[in-house]
Amino acid sequence: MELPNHAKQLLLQLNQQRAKGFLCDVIIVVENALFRAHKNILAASSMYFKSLVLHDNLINLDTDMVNPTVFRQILDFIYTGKLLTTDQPGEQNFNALLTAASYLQLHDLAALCRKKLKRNGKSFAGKAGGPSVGRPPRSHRLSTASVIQTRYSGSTEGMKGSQSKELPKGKISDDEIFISSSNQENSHSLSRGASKNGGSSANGSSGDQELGLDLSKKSLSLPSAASLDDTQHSESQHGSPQSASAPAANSASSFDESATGAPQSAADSSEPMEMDMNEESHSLSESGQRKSLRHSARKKEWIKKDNAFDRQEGGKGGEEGEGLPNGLLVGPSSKSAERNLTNAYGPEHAFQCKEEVENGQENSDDSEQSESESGGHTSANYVYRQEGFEPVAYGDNLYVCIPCGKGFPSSEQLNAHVETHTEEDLYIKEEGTYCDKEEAEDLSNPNQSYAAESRPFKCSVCEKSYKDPATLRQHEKTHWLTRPFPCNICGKMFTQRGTMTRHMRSHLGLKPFACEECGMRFTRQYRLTEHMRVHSGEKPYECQLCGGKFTQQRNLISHLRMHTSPT
DNA sequence: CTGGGGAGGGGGCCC
DNA sequence: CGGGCCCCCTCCCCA
Repeated sequence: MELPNHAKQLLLQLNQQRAKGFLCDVIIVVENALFRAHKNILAASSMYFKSLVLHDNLINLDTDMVNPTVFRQILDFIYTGKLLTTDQPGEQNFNALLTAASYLQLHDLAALCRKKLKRNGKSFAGKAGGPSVGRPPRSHRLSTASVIQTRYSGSTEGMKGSQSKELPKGKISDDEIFISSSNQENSHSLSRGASKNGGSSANGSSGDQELGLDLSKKSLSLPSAASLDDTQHSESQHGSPQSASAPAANSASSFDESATGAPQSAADSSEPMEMDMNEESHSLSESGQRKSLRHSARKKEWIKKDNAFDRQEGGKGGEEGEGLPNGLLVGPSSKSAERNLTNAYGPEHAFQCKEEVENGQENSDDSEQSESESGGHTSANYVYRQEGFEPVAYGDNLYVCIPCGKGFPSSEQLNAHVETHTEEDLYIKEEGTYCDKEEAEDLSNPNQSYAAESRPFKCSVCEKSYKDPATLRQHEKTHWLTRPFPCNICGKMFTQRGTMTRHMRSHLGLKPFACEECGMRFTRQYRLTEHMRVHSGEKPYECQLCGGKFTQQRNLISHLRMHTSPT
Protein backbone atom coordinates (compact mmCIF):
# COMPACT_ATOMS: atom_id res chain seq x y z
CA MET A 1 0.00 0.00 0.00
CA GLU A 2 1.29 3.38 -0.84
CA LEU A 3 0.00 6.84 -0.36
CA PRO A 4 0.22 8.48 -3.72
CA ASN A 5 0.89 11.99 -2.58
CA HIS A 6 2.85 11.26 0.49
CA ALA A 7 6.15 12.67 -0.70
CA LYS A 8 4.50 15.69 -2.16
CA GLN A 9 2.58 16.44 0.98
CA LEU A 10 5.64 15.96 3.07
CA LEU A 11 7.61 18.39 0.99
CA LEU A 12 4.78 20.83 1.07
CA GLN A 13 4.76 20.71 4.82
CA LEU A 14 8.47 21.16 4.95
CA ASN A 15 8.30 24.14 2.71
CA GLN A 16 5.63 25.67 4.83
CA GLN A 17 7.78 25.10 7.84
CA ARG A 18 10.63 26.75 6.07
CA ALA A 19 8.43 29.71 5.31
CA LYS A 20 7.76 30.10 8.97
CA GLY A 21 11.22 29.30 10.09
CA PHE A 22 9.84 26.38 11.99
CA LEU A 23 12.53 23.90 12.92
CA CYS A 24 14.92 25.52 10.55
CA ASP A 25 18.31 24.57 11.77
CA VAL A 26 20.67 26.15 9.35
CA ILE A 27 21.25 29.62 8.05
CA ILE A 28 22.74 30.13 4.65
CA VAL A 29 24.42 33.39 3.98
CA VAL A 30 24.51 34.61 0.44
CA GLU A 31 26.10 37.94 0.03
CA ASN A 32 24.05 40.10 2.32
CA ALA A 33 21.08 37.86 2.64
CA LEU A 34 20.27 35.13 5.05
CA PHE A 35 18.18 32.13 4.25
CA ARG A 36 16.90 29.65 6.69
CA ALA A 37 16.37 26.06 5.85
CA HIS A 38 16.43 22.55 7.16
CA LYS A 39 19.66 20.68 7.17
CA ASN A 40 18.03 17.46 6.23
CA ILE A 41 16.49 18.91 3.15
CA LEU A 42 19.68 20.52 2.03
CA ALA A 43 21.68 17.43 2.76
CA ALA A 44 19.27 15.36 0.77
CA SER A 45 19.53 17.74 -2.12
CA SER A 46 23.21 17.73 -2.70
CA MET A 47 26.36 16.23 -1.41
CA TYR A 48 27.80 19.64 -1.17
CA PHE A 49 25.12 20.84 1.15
CA LYS A 50 25.41 17.62 3.00
CA SER A 51 29.02 18.25 3.76
CA LEU A 52 28.33 21.83 4.67
CA VAL A 53 25.52 21.24 7.08
CA LEU A 54 27.16 18.33 8.75
CA HIS A 55 28.87 20.45 11.29
CA ASP A 56 27.71 23.93 10.62
CA ASN A 57 24.60 25.80 11.45
CA LEU A 58 25.72 28.78 9.50
CA ILE A 59 26.91 28.49 5.95
CA ASN A 60 28.16 31.14 3.70
CA LEU A 61 28.21 30.63 0.01
CA ASP A 62 30.59 31.99 -2.51
CA THR A 63 28.96 35.04 -3.94
CA ASP A 64 30.86 34.63 -7.12
CA MET A 65 28.87 31.52 -7.65
CA VAL A 66 25.49 32.39 -6.38
CA ASN A 67 23.66 35.54 -5.56
CA PRO A 68 20.71 35.97 -3.27
CA THR A 69 18.14 36.05 -6.01
CA VAL A 70 19.42 32.90 -7.55
CA PHE A 71 19.79 31.16 -4.28
CA ARG A 72 16.28 31.99 -3.44
CA GLN A 73 15.16 30.34 -6.63
CA ILE A 74 17.29 27.39 -5.80
CA LEU A 75 15.96 27.06 -2.31
CA ASP A 76 12.44 27.21 -3.62
CA PHE A 77 13.38 24.61 -6.12
CA ILE A 78 14.82 22.33 -3.51
CA TYR A 79 11.70 22.54 -1.46
CA THR A 80 9.21 22.36 -4.26
CA GLY A 81 10.80 20.81 -7.27
CA LYS A 82 9.66 23.81 -9.20
CA LEU A 83 11.77 26.49 -10.67
CA LEU A 84 10.33 29.94 -10.66
CA THR A 85 11.91 32.47 -12.88
CA THR A 86 12.74 35.97 -11.93
CA ASP A 87 12.46 39.20 -13.72
CA GLN A 88 15.91 38.65 -14.92
CA PRO A 89 16.23 37.87 -18.61
CA GLY A 90 15.88 34.23 -19.22
CA GLU A 91 19.33 33.31 -20.42
CA GLN A 92 21.02 35.39 -17.82
CA ASN A 93 18.97 33.85 -15.12
CA PHE A 94 19.54 30.35 -16.34
CA ASN A 95 23.22 30.97 -16.68
CA ALA A 96 23.31 32.19 -13.14
CA LEU A 97 21.22 29.28 -12.05
CA LEU A 98 23.45 26.86 -13.83
CA THR A 99 26.48 28.39 -12.24
CA ALA A 100 24.96 28.17 -8.83
CA ALA A 101 23.52 24.73 -9.34
CA SER A 102 26.84 23.42 -10.48
CA TYR A 103 28.54 25.03 -7.60
CA LEU A 104 26.08 23.60 -5.15
CA GLN A 105 26.09 20.20 -6.79
CA LEU A 106 22.45 20.35 -7.57
CA HIS A 107 22.87 18.25 -10.60
CA ASP A 108 19.25 17.90 -11.45
CA LEU A 109 18.80 21.60 -11.46
CA ALA A 110 21.98 22.11 -13.44
CA ALA A 111 20.79 19.65 -16.00
CA LEU A 112 17.51 21.43 -16.14
CA CYS A 113 19.20 24.74 -16.74
CA ARG A 114 21.43 23.30 -19.37
CA LYS A 115 18.47 21.83 -21.08
CA LYS A 116 16.65 25.08 -20.98
CA LEU A 117 19.62 27.00 -22.27
CA LYS A 118 20.12 24.50 -24.98
CA ARG A 119 16.52 24.74 -25.92
CA ASN A 120 16.88 28.46 -26.16
CA GLY A 121 19.94 28.10 -28.29
CA LYS A 122 22.14 29.60 -25.70
CA SER A 123 25.09 27.82 -24.40
CA PHE A 124 26.09 28.07 -20.87
CA ALA A 125 28.09 31.12 -20.37
CA GLY A 126 31.11 29.28 -19.40
CA LYS A 127 32.98 28.17 -16.47
CA ALA A 128 30.95 28.66 -13.46
CA GLY A 129 33.03 31.32 -12.11
CA GLY A 130 32.91 34.75 -13.51
CA PRO A 131 31.20 36.94 -11.09
CA SER A 132 29.22 38.43 -13.83
CA VAL A 133 27.79 35.11 -14.67
CA GLY A 134 26.50 34.39 -11.30
CA ARG A 135 25.44 37.89 -10.68
CA PRO A 136 24.50 40.96 -12.55
CA PRO A 137 26.98 43.67 -13.34
CA ARG A 138 27.93 45.79 -10.45
CA SER A 139 26.53 48.83 -12.03
CA HIS A 140 23.19 47.19 -11.88
CA ARG A 141 23.56 45.78 -8.52
CA LEU A 142 24.43 49.06 -6.99
CA SER A 143 22.31 51.36 -8.90
CA THR A 144 19.37 51.30 -6.66
CA ALA A 145 18.57 53.36 -3.69
CA SER A 146 19.55 52.29 -0.30
CA VAL A 147 16.33 50.99 0.95
CA ILE A 148 16.64 47.69 2.53
CA GLN A 149 13.81 45.36 2.34
CA THR A 150 13.43 42.42 4.47
CA ARG A 151 11.06 39.91 3.29
CA TYR A 152 8.46 38.17 5.21
CA SER A 153 5.93 35.74 4.28
CA GLY A 154 2.41 35.22 5.23
CA SER A 155 1.43 38.47 6.68
CA THR A 156 -0.27 40.62 4.17
CA GLU A 157 0.22 43.77 6.06
CA GLY A 158 3.20 45.57 4.86
CA MET A 159 3.27 43.87 1.56
CA LYS A 160 2.21 47.01 -0.08
CA GLY A 161 5.39 48.82 0.50
CA SER A 162 7.62 47.15 -1.89
CA GLN A 163 6.06 45.13 -4.53
CA SER A 164 8.71 43.98 -6.80
CA LYS A 165 6.44 44.44 -9.72
CA GLU A 166 6.73 48.11 -9.20
CA LEU A 167 10.38 47.93 -9.81
CA PRO A 168 11.48 49.23 -13.10
CA LYS A 169 12.37 46.43 -15.33
CA GLY A 170 15.85 46.45 -16.51
CA LYS A 171 17.05 47.26 -13.09
CA ILE A 172 16.63 43.88 -11.75
CA SER A 173 19.51 42.75 -9.76
CA ASP A 174 20.23 40.51 -6.94
CA ASP A 175 20.38 43.37 -4.56
CA GLU A 176 16.88 44.25 -5.29
CA ILE A 177 15.92 41.65 -2.90
CA PHE A 178 16.91 44.21 -0.41
CA ILE A 179 17.29 47.40 -2.24
CA SER A 180 14.39 48.89 -3.92
CA SER A 181 14.47 52.04 -5.90
CA SER A 182 10.76 52.43 -5.86
CA ASN A 183 10.06 51.55 -2.37
CA GLN A 184 7.81 53.97 -0.72
CA GLU A 185 9.23 53.27 2.61
CA ASN A 186 11.38 55.72 4.32
CA SER A 187 14.88 55.18 3.26
CA HIS A 188 15.91 54.66 6.79
CA SER A 189 13.71 51.80 7.34
CA LEU A 190 13.70 48.21 6.76
CA SER A 191 10.44 47.39 5.34
CA ARG A 192 8.68 44.27 4.81
CA GLY A 193 8.95 43.44 1.25
CA ALA A 194 7.07 41.38 -1.13
CA SER A 195 7.96 38.16 -2.59
CA LYS A 196 10.12 38.90 -5.45
CA ASN A 197 9.49 36.13 -7.81
CA GLY A 198 6.28 34.93 -6.44
CA GLY A 199 8.02 31.89 -5.30
CA SER A 200 5.72 31.43 -2.45
CA SER A 201 2.66 30.99 -4.43
CA ALA A 202 3.66 27.99 -6.31
CA ASN A 203 3.42 25.60 -3.52
CA GLY A 204 0.84 27.10 -1.33
CA SER A 205 3.29 28.16 1.23
CA SER A 206 4.06 31.68 1.93
CA GLY A 207 7.52 31.15 0.65
CA ASP A 208 9.94 33.91 1.15
CA GLN A 209 10.98 32.67 4.40
CA GLU A 210 14.47 33.79 3.97
CA LEU A 211 15.44 36.15 6.58
CA GLY A 212 16.38 38.68 4.08
CA LEU A 213 18.59 40.13 6.67
CA ASP A 214 21.19 42.39 5.42
CA LEU A 215 24.63 41.55 6.50
CA SER A 216 26.48 44.48 5.29
CA LYS A 217 27.47 47.21 7.64
CA LYS A 218 30.46 46.05 9.43
CA SER A 219 30.01 43.24 11.57
CA LEU A 220 29.00 40.20 9.91
CA SER A 221 31.60 38.27 11.55
CA LEU A 222 29.69 35.25 10.60
CA PRO A 223 31.87 33.14 12.65
CA SER A 224 30.65 30.25 10.77
CA ALA A 225 30.13 27.27 12.77
CA ALA A 226 32.79 26.01 10.51
CA SER A 227 35.06 27.62 12.91
CA LEU A 228 33.75 25.39 15.51
CA ASP A 229 35.31 22.41 14.17
CA ASP A 230 38.18 22.97 11.97
CA THR A 231 39.89 19.85 13.01
CA GLN A 232 36.99 17.59 12.60
CA HIS A 233 35.43 18.41 9.36
CA SER A 234 37.89 20.27 7.38
CA GLU A 235 38.17 17.34 5.14
CA SER A 236 34.61 16.84 4.34
CA GLN A 237 33.09 20.20 4.36
CA HIS A 238 33.14 23.07 2.06
CA GLY A 239 34.47 21.06 -0.67
CA SER A 240 32.91 23.45 -2.94
CA PRO A 241 32.27 21.23 -5.81
CA GLN A 242 31.83 23.81 -8.43
CA SER A 243 31.60 21.02 -10.76
CA ALA A 244 31.20 23.50 -13.50
CA SER A 245 30.52 20.65 -15.69
CA ALA A 246 29.24 22.91 -18.31
CA PRO A 247 31.63 23.17 -21.15
CA ALA A 248 34.07 25.85 -20.46
CA ALA A 249 34.88 26.22 -24.08
CA ASN A 250 31.86 28.14 -25.11
CA SER A 251 32.03 30.67 -22.45
CA ALA A 252 32.89 34.11 -23.51
CA SER A 253 30.38 35.15 -26.03
CA SER A 254 27.21 34.18 -24.39
CA PHE A 255 28.38 35.49 -21.14
CA ASP A 256 28.80 38.94 -22.46
CA GLU A 257 25.44 38.78 -23.91
CA SER A 258 23.74 37.73 -20.82
CA ALA A 259 25.63 39.77 -18.40
CA THR A 260 25.68 43.07 -20.07
CA GLY A 261 22.72 42.99 -22.29
CA ALA A 262 20.10 45.40 -21.19
CA PRO A 263 17.56 43.34 -19.43
CA GLN A 264 14.72 45.30 -20.75
CA SER A 265 13.13 42.27 -22.14
CA ALA A 266 12.39 41.13 -18.71
CA ALA A 267 8.76 41.10 -19.51
CA ASP A 268 9.08 37.81 -21.19
CA SER A 269 10.27 36.19 -18.06
CA SER A 270 8.86 38.29 -15.36
CA GLU A 271 5.86 36.16 -14.77
CA PRO A 272 6.59 33.13 -12.74
CA MET A 273 7.44 30.30 -14.94
CA GLU A 274 7.25 26.94 -13.45
CA MET A 275 9.36 24.11 -14.47
CA ASP A 276 8.14 21.07 -12.85
CA MET A 277 10.87 18.72 -12.13
CA ASN A 278 8.77 15.86 -13.19
CA GLU A 279 10.33 16.33 -16.50
CA GLU A 280 13.76 15.99 -15.08
CA SER A 281 13.32 13.78 -12.08
CA HIS A 282 13.66 15.99 -9.13
CA SER A 283 14.74 13.57 -6.57
CA LEU A 284 16.01 14.56 -3.22
CA SER A 285 18.73 12.12 -3.71
CA GLU A 286 22.37 12.03 -3.30
CA SER A 287 22.99 11.72 -6.92
CA GLY A 288 25.74 14.18 -6.68
CA GLN A 289 27.84 11.98 -4.59
CA ARG A 290 29.85 10.67 -7.41
CA LYS A 291 31.17 14.08 -8.14
CA SER A 292 31.78 15.21 -4.66
CA LEU A 293 35.43 14.67 -4.65
CA ARG A 294 36.17 16.86 -7.54
CA HIS A 295 37.69 20.24 -7.53
CA SER A 296 39.81 19.87 -4.53
CA ALA A 297 41.44 23.17 -5.13
CA ARG A 298 38.28 24.96 -4.45
CA LYS A 299 37.77 22.92 -1.38
CA LYS A 300 40.96 24.24 0.00
CA GLU A 301 39.82 27.72 -0.56
CA TRP A 302 36.77 27.13 1.53
CA ILE A 303 38.70 25.54 4.26
CA LYS A 304 40.83 28.56 4.35
CA LYS A 305 37.81 30.71 4.81
CA ASP A 306 36.70 28.59 7.64
CA ASN A 307 39.95 29.10 9.32
CA ALA A 308 39.47 32.74 8.92
CA PHE A 309 36.21 32.38 10.69
CA ASP A 310 37.96 30.57 13.37
CA ARG A 311 40.38 33.33 13.88
CA GLN A 312 37.68 35.81 14.24
CA GLU A 313 35.44 33.92 16.45
CA GLY A 314 37.82 32.13 18.62
CA GLY A 315 40.66 34.43 18.96
CA LYS A 316 39.28 37.88 18.81
CA GLY A 317 41.19 38.25 15.64
CA GLY A 318 38.24 39.66 13.85
CA GLU A 319 36.78 42.98 14.42
CA GLU A 320 33.72 41.33 15.67
CA GLY A 321 34.10 37.83 16.72
CA GLU A 322 30.68 37.68 18.09
CA GLY A 323 28.35 36.29 15.61
CA LEU A 324 25.90 38.53 13.94
CA PRO A 325 25.46 41.83 15.52
CA ASN A 326 24.01 44.76 13.76
CA GLY A 327 25.43 43.72 10.55
CA LEU A 328 22.54 41.44 10.19
CA LEU A 329 20.30 44.19 9.29
CA VAL A 330 22.26 47.22 8.54
CA GLY A 331 23.66 48.64 5.48
CA PRO A 332 22.88 48.31 1.86
CA SER A 333 26.33 47.79 0.66
CA SER A 334 26.24 44.49 -0.94
CA LYS A 335 29.78 44.87 -2.03
CA SER A 336 31.08 45.11 1.39
CA ALA A 337 29.04 42.18 2.33
CA GLU A 338 30.43 40.37 -0.61
CA ARG A 339 33.88 41.16 0.49
CA ASN A 340 33.13 40.32 3.98
CA LEU A 341 31.63 37.04 3.19
CA THR A 342 33.82 35.81 0.47
CA ASN A 343 37.16 37.37 0.55
CA ALA A 344 38.95 35.47 3.18
CA TYR A 345 37.67 37.56 6.00
CA GLY A 346 40.77 39.44 6.64
CA PRO A 347 40.51 40.63 10.16
CA GLU A 348 41.41 44.13 9.26
CA HIS A 349 38.85 44.49 6.58
CA ALA A 350 36.26 42.01 7.28
CA PHE A 351 33.47 44.11 8.53
CA GLN A 352 34.04 47.45 7.21
CA CYS A 353 31.44 48.83 5.07
CA LYS A 354 31.60 51.27 2.29
CA GLU A 355 28.70 53.13 0.99
CA GLU A 356 28.80 52.53 -2.67
CA VAL A 357 25.26 52.86 -3.60
CA GLU A 358 25.77 56.39 -4.62
CA ASN A 359 28.88 56.22 -6.59
CA GLY A 360 28.37 52.85 -8.10
CA GLN A 361 32.00 52.18 -8.58
CA GLU A 362 32.77 49.47 -10.96
CA ASN A 363 35.98 48.31 -9.54
CA SER A 364 35.35 48.56 -5.93
CA ASP A 365 36.51 45.06 -5.46
CA ASP A 366 39.92 46.48 -5.63
CA SER A 367 39.29 49.41 -3.44
CA GLU A 368 40.20 49.28 0.14
CA GLN A 369 37.31 49.12 2.46
CA SER A 370 38.83 51.75 4.51
CA GLU A 371 35.86 53.73 5.51
CA SER A 372 34.86 53.42 9.05
CA GLU A 373 31.96 51.29 9.83
CA SER A 374 30.37 54.14 11.56
CA GLY A 375 30.38 56.26 8.52
CA GLY A 376 27.13 56.93 6.85
CA HIS A 377 25.26 53.96 7.98
CA THR A 378 22.62 55.30 10.12
CA SER A 379 20.35 54.78 7.23
CA ALA A 380 19.34 51.26 7.87
CA ASN A 381 19.50 51.26 11.56
CA TYR A 382 16.03 50.09 12.11
CA VAL A 383 14.66 46.80 12.77
CA TYR A 384 12.06 44.96 10.94
CA ARG A 385 9.84 42.16 11.60
CA GLN A 386 10.52 38.72 10.49
CA GLU A 387 8.09 35.95 10.35
CA GLY A 388 9.03 32.93 12.25
CA PHE A 389 11.13 34.92 14.58
CA GLU A 390 8.70 37.13 16.24
CA PRO A 391 10.38 39.60 18.44
CA VAL A 392 9.45 38.84 21.94
CA ALA A 393 10.08 42.05 23.66
CA TYR A 394 7.55 44.34 22.13
CA GLY A 395 4.35 42.54 21.83
CA ASP A 396 2.73 43.99 18.79
CA ASN A 397 5.35 46.65 18.37
CA LEU A 398 7.54 44.68 16.13
CA TYR A 399 9.20 47.52 14.34
CA VAL A 400 11.91 48.79 16.56
CA CYS A 401 13.92 51.92 16.23
CA ILE A 402 17.41 50.92 17.19
CA PRO A 403 18.72 54.30 18.27
CA CYS A 404 16.00 54.82 20.83
CA GLY A 405 14.66 51.34 21.16
CA LYS A 406 11.04 52.25 20.73
CA GLY A 407 8.79 49.73 19.17
CA PHE A 408 6.02 50.39 16.69
CA PRO A 409 3.25 48.26 15.34
CA SER A 410 3.86 49.12 11.73
CA SER A 411 6.66 50.14 9.47
CA GLU A 412 4.80 53.31 8.64
CA GLN A 413 4.73 54.36 12.24
CA LEU A 414 8.33 53.47 12.65
CA ASN A 415 9.18 55.55 9.64
CA ALA A 416 7.24 58.47 11.01
CA HIS A 417 9.07 58.11 14.24
CA VAL A 418 12.42 57.79 12.54
CA GLU A 419 11.98 61.15 10.97
CA THR A 420 11.74 62.70 14.36
CA HIS A 421 15.32 61.75 14.93
CA THR A 422 17.72 64.29 13.70
CA GLU A 423 21.03 63.22 12.35
CA GLU A 424 22.59 64.63 15.47
CA ASP A 425 20.33 62.53 17.57
CA LEU A 426 21.37 59.49 15.74
CA TYR A 427 24.96 60.33 16.11
CA ILE A 428 24.69 60.89 19.77
CA LYS A 429 22.68 57.79 20.30
CA GLU A 430 25.00 55.68 18.33
CA GLU A 431 28.06 57.05 19.93
CA GLY A 432 27.05 57.40 23.47
CA THR A 433 23.60 55.98 23.52
CA TYR A 434 22.27 58.71 25.65
CA CYS A 435 18.65 59.12 26.21
CA ASP A 436 18.95 62.71 25.22
CA LYS A 437 21.48 65.32 24.57
CA GLU A 438 21.02 67.07 27.85
CA GLU A 439 22.00 64.00 29.65
CA ALA A 440 25.07 63.73 27.55
CA GLU A 441 26.03 67.24 28.32
CA ASP A 442 25.52 66.74 31.98
CA LEU A 443 27.72 63.76 32.03
CA SER A 444 30.46 65.43 30.17
CA ASN A 445 30.44 68.39 32.44
CA PRO A 446 33.89 68.61 33.98
CA ASN A 447 32.59 70.58 36.92
CA GLN A 448 30.95 67.70 38.57
CA SER A 449 31.49 67.83 42.27
CA TYR A 450 32.66 64.28 42.48
CA ALA A 451 35.39 64.68 39.94
CA ALA A 452 38.11 64.19 42.47
CA GLU A 453 36.83 60.97 43.87
CA SER A 454 38.20 57.64 42.80
CA ARG A 455 34.92 56.77 41.22
CA PRO A 456 33.76 60.15 40.19
CA PHE A 457 31.11 59.18 37.69
CA LYS A 458 27.93 58.60 39.59
CA CYS A 459 24.67 57.37 38.26
CA SER A 460 21.91 59.85 38.79
CA VAL A 461 19.39 57.14 39.21
CA CYS A 462 20.88 54.63 41.57
CA GLU A 463 23.96 56.23 43.05
CA LYS A 464 26.34 53.73 41.69
CA SER A 465 29.60 55.25 40.67
CA TYR A 466 32.24 54.43 38.15
CA LYS A 467 35.77 55.24 37.28
CA ASP A 468 35.10 56.38 33.79
CA PRO A 469 32.21 57.95 31.95
CA ALA A 470 31.93 55.19 29.43
CA THR A 471 31.16 52.71 32.12
CA LEU A 472 28.67 55.08 33.60
CA ARG A 473 26.96 55.44 30.27
CA GLN A 474 26.94 51.75 29.96
CA HIS A 475 25.40 51.43 33.35
CA GLU A 476 22.81 54.08 32.78
CA LYS A 477 21.43 52.15 29.93
CA THR A 478 20.29 49.60 32.43
CA HIS A 479 17.85 52.17 33.71
CA TRP A 480 16.31 52.82 30.37
CA LEU A 481 12.87 51.57 29.74
CA THR A 482 13.87 50.41 26.34
CA ARG A 483 17.05 48.67 25.50
CA PRO A 484 18.98 49.77 22.52
CA PHE A 485 20.28 46.52 21.14
CA PRO A 486 17.73 44.10 19.81
CA CYS A 487 18.50 40.62 18.70
CA ASN A 488 17.85 40.48 15.03
CA ILE A 489 16.54 37.01 15.24
CA CYS A 490 14.30 36.86 18.26
CA GLY A 491 13.88 40.52 19.05
CA LYS A 492 15.08 40.28 22.58
CA MET A 493 16.57 43.53 23.70
CA PHE A 494 19.86 44.13 25.41
CA THR A 495 21.51 47.02 27.08
CA GLN A 496 24.91 46.19 25.69
CA ARG A 497 25.81 45.30 22.20
CA GLY A 498 28.26 42.75 23.41
CA THR A 499 25.56 40.97 25.32
CA MET A 500 23.39 40.95 22.27
CA THR A 501 26.09 39.52 20.07
CA ARG A 502 26.88 36.97 22.68
CA HIS A 503 23.24 36.09 22.76
CA MET A 504 23.30 35.80 19.00
CA ARG A 505 25.75 33.00 19.31
CA SER A 506 23.18 30.89 20.97
CA HIS A 507 20.88 31.33 17.99
CA LEU A 508 23.58 30.41 15.60
CA GLY A 509 24.99 27.60 17.62
CA LEU A 510 28.37 29.18 17.65
CA LYS A 511 30.72 27.73 20.18
CA PRO A 512 34.17 28.90 19.33
CA PHE A 513 35.90 27.79 22.48
CA ALA A 514 36.83 24.17 22.41
CA CYS A 515 38.22 22.00 25.13
CA GLU A 516 41.34 20.30 23.94
CA GLU A 517 40.76 17.44 26.29
CA CYS A 518 37.29 16.35 25.40
CA GLY A 519 36.32 18.47 22.46
CA MET A 520 33.41 20.05 24.22
CA ARG A 521 32.70 23.51 22.96
CA PHE A 522 31.53 26.63 24.65
CA THR A 523 30.14 29.95 23.74
CA ARG A 524 32.45 31.78 26.07
CA GLN A 525 36.05 31.60 27.02
CA TYR A 526 35.12 31.81 30.63
CA ARG A 527 33.02 28.69 30.35
CA LEU A 528 35.90 26.85 28.88
CA THR A 529 38.13 27.99 31.69
CA GLU A 530 35.58 26.71 34.13
CA HIS A 531 35.22 23.51 32.25
CA MET A 532 38.93 22.82 32.20
CA ARG A 533 38.78 22.36 35.94
CA VAL A 534 36.75 19.26 35.29
CA HIS A 535 39.79 17.76 33.66
CA SER A 536 42.36 19.18 35.99
CA GLY A 537 40.41 18.30 39.08
CA GLU A 538 41.05 21.72 40.41
CA LYS A 539 38.45 22.85 42.91
CA PRO A 540 39.42 26.31 43.89
CA TYR A 541 36.21 27.23 45.62
CA GLU A 542 36.01 26.03 49.18
CA CYS A 543 33.14 26.26 51.58
CA GLN A 544 34.32 27.89 54.77
CA LEU A 545 31.62 26.16 56.74
CA CYS A 546 32.06 22.56 55.76
CA GLY A 547 35.23 22.51 53.74
CA GLY A 548 33.51 21.30 50.62
CA LYS A 549 35.32 22.16 47.45
CA PHE A 550 33.89 23.09 44.12
CA THR A 551 35.08 23.58 40.61
CA GLN A 552 32.74 26.44 39.98
CA GLN A 553 32.07 29.38 42.12
CA ARG A 554 28.42 29.34 41.34
CA ASN A 555 28.15 25.89 42.75
CA LEU A 556 29.83 27.01 45.91
CA ILE A 557 27.32 29.79 46.10
CA SER A 558 24.41 27.46 45.71
CA HIS A 559 26.04 25.20 48.22
CA LEU A 560 26.30 28.05 50.69
CA ARG A 561 22.61 28.63 50.29
CA MET A 562 22.10 25.13 51.48
CA HIS A 563 23.96 26.05 54.63
CA THR A 564 22.09 29.25 55.17
CA SER A 565 18.62 28.23 54.14
CA PRO A 566 16.31 27.37 57.00
CA THR A 567 15.57 24.00 55.61
C1' DC B 1 11.12 10.60 45.45
C1' DT B 2 14.18 14.01 47.09
C1' DG B 3 18.18 16.68 48.06
C1' DG B 4 22.73 17.89 46.79
C1' DG B 5 26.45 18.33 43.62
C1' DG B 6 28.26 18.86 38.89
C1' DA B 7 27.94 21.18 34.94
C1' DG B 8 25.96 23.58 30.66
C1' DG B 9 23.91 27.73 29.28
C1' DG B 10 22.01 32.54 29.27
C1' DG B 11 21.75 37.42 30.82
C1' DG B 12 23.47 41.49 33.50
C1' DC B 13 27.01 44.28 34.21
C1' DC B 14 31.59 46.16 35.33
C1' DC B 15 36.44 46.60 33.97
C1' DC C 1 34.47 45.63 22.44
C1' DG C 2 36.08 41.64 24.72
C1' DG C 3 36.98 39.56 29.10
C1' DG C 4 35.57 38.35 33.30
C1' DC C 5 32.58 37.66 36.96
C1' DC C 6 28.10 37.23 39.12
C1' DC C 7 23.58 35.50 39.13
C1' DC C 8 20.11 32.59 37.59
C1' DC C 9 17.94 28.52 35.45
C1' DT C 10 18.16 24.01 34.13
C1' DC C 11 19.36 19.23 33.51
C1' DC C 12 21.60 15.16 34.92
C1' DC C 13 23.51 12.00 38.12
C1' DC C 14 23.77 9.86 42.39
C1' DA C 15 23.17 8.73 47.16
